[in-house]
Amino acid sequence: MNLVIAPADLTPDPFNPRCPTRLLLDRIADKWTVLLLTVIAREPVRFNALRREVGGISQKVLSQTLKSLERDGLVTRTAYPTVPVTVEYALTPLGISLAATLAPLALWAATHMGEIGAAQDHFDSRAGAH
Amino acid sequence: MNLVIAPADLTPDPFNPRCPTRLLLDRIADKWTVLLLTVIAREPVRFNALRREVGGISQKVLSQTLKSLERDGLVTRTAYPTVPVTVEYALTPLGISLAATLAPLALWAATHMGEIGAAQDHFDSRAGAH
DNA sequence: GCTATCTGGTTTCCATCAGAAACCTGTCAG
DNA sequence: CTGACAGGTTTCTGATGGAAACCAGATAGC
Repeated sequence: MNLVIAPADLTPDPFNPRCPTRLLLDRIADKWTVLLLTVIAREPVRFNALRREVGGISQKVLSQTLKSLERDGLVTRTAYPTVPVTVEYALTPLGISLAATLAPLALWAATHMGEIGAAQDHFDSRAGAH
Repeated sequence: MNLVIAPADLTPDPFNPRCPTRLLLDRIADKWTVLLLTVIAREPVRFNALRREVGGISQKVLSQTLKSLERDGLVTRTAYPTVPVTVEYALTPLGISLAATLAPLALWAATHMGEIGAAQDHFDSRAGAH
C-alpha cells in the first residue's frame, strides 16, 4: 500500500471542523443512514419498499437522504421504464464497505439495550428523588 | 414510569420505530456522540478541555449531550471541589465498549474521504452540466 | 370520459432543535 | 472593584424533521 504521510493539512483530523473526515463523520453518523444502508445492503430495493421497511421515515427525508447518499457515491439510483416507473437503489462497492463497518453498531445496540435502559431508570429515579 | 417490554418486542428490530434498539440507534448515531466518546476514551477529561478538543460544539449542546450520555450510563461525571471547580468526564465500561465499536467508523471516514470527495465532484459536475 | 390506483417524488406548513452569544455563580488575583 | 477562570444556563434565531397535501404519468375499472 502506498501510504503517503501528508503535511499538516492532509492529515485526517475528525476533531477539526474543517477536515473532510469530520464532514464525512457528520454525514454518516446520521439517524437514517445506518438503517438505510443496512436495508439496501441485503439487496437492491425500490423507493416505496425501502419506505415500508424502514418504519417512520417520511418521503421527503427518504428522498433527501437517498439523494445525498447517491452524491457521496454510496448508492446508485436506477430508473426502469416500467409502468409505473420503477426506481431501484443499490449499494456501490464503497457503500458495501461502509455498511460492513456500520453493521457492528446495530449489533451493539441490540446487545446492550438492556443495560442502557437500566442505566436510564437508575438515573431517572435518582433525579426524581432529589 | 417503567417501560415494560411486551413479548412481541423482545426480538430486537432496529427497523421498528418502537423497538428500544431503534431508539438507541437514534441516540448513538449522533453527530457529536462519536467524537465525544472518542475523546473521552483516551483519558478522563474536563468540560472546557473537551470543548476545545472537539472543535465547533457549543457549550449548550456539549452540556446537553454529556447529560444524556450520563443518563445512558456511558459516561460518569465527577465534580472536584477545587478552585475553580473541576468537573471530569470519564467512560464507564459500557462507554468503553461502545467507543471500541465506534472506532472503526472514524477510521473508515479517514480512509475513504478521498473517494467520497471524488464521487461528490463527479456528481456535481454531471448535475451542473445537465 | 371520469375516477381510482400505482409509483416516486416535491411542496407546504409547523414544531422542534442546533448554534451563537449573552448571562450567571463562585472564587481567587491584582 | 475589575478581571479571569471554570462550568454551566438562558435567550434568540435560523436550519431541520415530520405530517400531510399535492403532482405527474400511465394503466385499470365503470
